[in-house]
Amino acid sequence: MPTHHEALHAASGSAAVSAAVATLRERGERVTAPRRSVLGVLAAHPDPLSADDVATMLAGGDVHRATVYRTLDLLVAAGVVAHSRPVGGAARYHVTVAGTVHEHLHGHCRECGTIVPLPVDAFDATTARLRDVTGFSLEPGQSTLAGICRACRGGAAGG
Amino acid sequence: MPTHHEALHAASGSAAVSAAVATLRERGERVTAPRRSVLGVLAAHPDPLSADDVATMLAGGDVHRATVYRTLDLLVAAGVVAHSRPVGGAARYHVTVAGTVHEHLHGHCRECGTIVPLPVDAFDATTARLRDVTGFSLEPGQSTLAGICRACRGGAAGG
DNA sequence: TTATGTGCAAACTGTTTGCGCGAAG
DNA sequence: CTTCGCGCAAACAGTTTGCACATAA
Repeated sequence: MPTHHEALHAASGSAAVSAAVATLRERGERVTAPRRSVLGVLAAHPDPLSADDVATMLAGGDVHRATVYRTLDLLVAAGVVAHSRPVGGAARYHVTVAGTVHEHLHGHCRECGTIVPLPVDAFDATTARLRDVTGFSLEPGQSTLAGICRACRGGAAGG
Repeated sequence: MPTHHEALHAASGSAAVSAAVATLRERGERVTAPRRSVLGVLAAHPDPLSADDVATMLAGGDVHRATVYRTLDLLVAAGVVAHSRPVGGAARYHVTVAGTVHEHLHGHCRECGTIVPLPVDAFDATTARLRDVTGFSLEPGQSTLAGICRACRGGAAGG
């Protein structure tokens, strides 16, 4: 549970936040202090955070939990934030603004909960095939990719 | 919300239930009336059911909700039932016993919530590649595969 | 008989909502 | 000035848990 208030402060002016803010304005959404704060927290952390994580990091009287949820929802709708749903817990959010280098997916280990970075292009063929065969347009970035990480598979033969 | 108590009763003796029961015995788990009932309900319905759906169908004084959750958990652990987590709702369960009809995955439409049957083999290449490159063993059956169904895409070009 | 599952009700986590004030545009 | 977001607290859905009793093996 990192508490980089300083790193957060520095990141608040990051390119990712600026880009996200610009997107909000384009959509006619208001740019408020809480929204900037949430964006700042997300931009300052590489790994996906839960709404509670964000709320806790801003717990210094800054932003109320309900507002964090509302804001996160808004940011997802605006397309500047993506969310995934781990099997046993709360939804996790992370910035997805163009310009950020986060072009990877997140595999969730069913056993230890670790998040494994996955290459996006690995799903290209599958997505295309599914769309062709079933008409369903799979969005790996919006999916919860569950499985077992290398460490948890140990040396045992995986399924 | 179907209430096929009769169909359920008939399905309770299905091959899927028998196979599941056998698996439970092999694992040293007790085979109780509630477990048979839950299994029967799942076996009688092709589409994934939520724990609440199951509990409601057995609400005639049969099985308590808490027991449904515990049982569902046990069945998943035993490997005879799989579960998926729709983005905005409760977990859904369905039998996966070998011998049951052809195995398929479930695509969740982000817009209308429809569940689209997806061919399992479409993920084979992706799963193999991911395991090779990242060590992460993807389990499509345990993942929530989000996307947009054909109807919701309309005729428009998807991403 | 003995270990384990069950019903019950309440706790629990994660998330949403109605309200009135305050702030963005 | 007007519209919309915010903090607040309570509601809310889904799921889990401790206990005493019933029951499968």
